[in-house]
Amino acid sequence: MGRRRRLSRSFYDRDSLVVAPELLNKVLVAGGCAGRIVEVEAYRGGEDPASHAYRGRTARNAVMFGPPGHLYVYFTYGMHWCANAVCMPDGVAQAVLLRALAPLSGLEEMQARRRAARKETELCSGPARLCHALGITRDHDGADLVGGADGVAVFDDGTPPPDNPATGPRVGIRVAVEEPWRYWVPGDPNVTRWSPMPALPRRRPR
DNA sequence: ACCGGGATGTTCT
DNA sequence: GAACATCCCGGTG
Repeated sequence: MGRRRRLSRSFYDRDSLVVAPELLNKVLVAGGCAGRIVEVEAYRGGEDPASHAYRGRTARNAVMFGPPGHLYVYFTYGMHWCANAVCMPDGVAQAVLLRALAPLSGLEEMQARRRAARKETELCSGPARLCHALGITRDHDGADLVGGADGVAVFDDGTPPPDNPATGPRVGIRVAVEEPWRYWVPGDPNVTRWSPMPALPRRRPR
């Protein structure tokens, strides 16, 4: 593969349905580690009932409404962080959720953070897993992926996106399940395979 | 291997 | 108070 080149601001300044498949095989760098993006999902703001931005701007989703090429990081299920690349111009809230990476470098550090992972393919196979492996937290919400000054960036290392990316429904949502806005690299062993359980009612604290 | 249930806390209704 | 763009673990086969 060639030298690593940062993606330009204009790369992100397009519809998330266009950006999502093009992010496949790009390289995410954070926390002293790097991984090749092999699974993503597009979220389309006001037109998309599954998007955090569907009901308008809040403190949590503010970064989604900002300029393209920044990282939107949110906290979910009481313990997990997930990261998105923000798309479209300032004021339009679209983003691409990063769902799985093929680990490239810093594997020892990933394993140290992800003690539960028993195989290399478990290090970054899931949106919360990859954030944990690369040390991405709320501190990275709003980080500039183009400038890279915040220690997070996406690079093109010369590997093109797949000619025929696999597509299918997005994972873990209850609305707009019919939209095939999940994209992945066919056959990659790091792509998520499980289906999450629906959220269960929480028991009363004793 | 597959499956089911529990964990955890922020956000928004 | 309900929902949540999830993951881990222990049970069973």
